[in-house]
Amino acid sequence: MPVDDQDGTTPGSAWTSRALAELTARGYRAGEARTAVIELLGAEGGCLEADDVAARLRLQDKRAGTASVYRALALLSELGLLHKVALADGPARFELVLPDGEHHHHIVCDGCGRTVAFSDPSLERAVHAISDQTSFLIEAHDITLHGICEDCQAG
Amino acid sequence: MPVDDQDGTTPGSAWTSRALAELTARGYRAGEARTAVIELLGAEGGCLEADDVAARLRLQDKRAGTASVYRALALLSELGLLHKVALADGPARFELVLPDGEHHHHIVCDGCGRTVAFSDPSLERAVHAISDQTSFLIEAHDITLHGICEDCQAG
DNA sequence: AGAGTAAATGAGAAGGATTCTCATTATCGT
DNA sequence: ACGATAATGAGAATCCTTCTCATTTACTCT
Repeated sequence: MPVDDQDGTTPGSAWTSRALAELTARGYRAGEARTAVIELLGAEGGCLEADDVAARLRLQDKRAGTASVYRALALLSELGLLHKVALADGPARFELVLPDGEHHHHIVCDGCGRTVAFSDPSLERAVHAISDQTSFLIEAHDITLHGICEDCQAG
Repeated sequence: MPVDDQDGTTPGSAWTSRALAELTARGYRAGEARTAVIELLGAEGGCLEADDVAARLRLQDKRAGTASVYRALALLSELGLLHKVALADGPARFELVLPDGEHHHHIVCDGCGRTVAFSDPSLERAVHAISDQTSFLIEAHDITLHGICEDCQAG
């Protein structure tokens, strides 16, 4: 089991606790499907499609209807606990939103569809500078780079 | 009729000519539906959904089957004449790719769904800096900011 | 100009992802 | 424990997009 900090918890398990607490605080109930989704996401660390979530829960014999999975993901996104990432093709994926604000973006290979994450402070600074210039109240940003990965360049 | 430069053409009509020429040069035929899509996009200046394109062609009595519209849009994107923009919700939209490389990104209001365009040189610089650091051959990037527009902040 | 060939088209079916409906079940405050 | 009501899940429905395939069309070569 991966250990990432001093008290033996992973960022994911911390996220799970925080998400459950947040829902309770807001008056939502800890239903079986919703709780299962939250625990799974914390354990997996995010970057899952709705279908992945449903499939993995089925493997654990935690039946959770498709609708409930989608509902849970939508609610968590709405509350700012998840970030929905919609790439040009295929289903949306969901990333954990961590309290330290750490987040990343994606580079997608248009050849094979492989996705890798990256983060870049100067890119973040540029985005924040724009936030200050617009009349919109900017709350989030999606950045996806498209290109050809090393393997596809070779082949 | 809007006039944007010295010879009385719009960027859109220039795009139309370029697109038609490019297709011919690559051995594609100027079929009726494809040509109609290209002319419409040039006239409208982009930022259309597949369905918008189909609907507007219908208004002009230029029948073009749904499949042909999608095929035309996909081909133009593949050839680098259009840029497909997939936002988190709803259908993809298509922007003209202009030869001077000018392009913009979008801010979406999560309240009302309204979208506005912006462009920012320092953001572009940051993206290009990343391109130099990765093993991917970066060919494009999508950037979407999410926030609340002035109207929705007030209401 | 006319014929031949392969590309382009369009109607409709199919597909995939997501949302909706609504009867049933489970949660939480009292 | 009880009751109000939120959450659930099966399946239908919806939306966007792609596929299939018979027909039409555009371009090339005489």
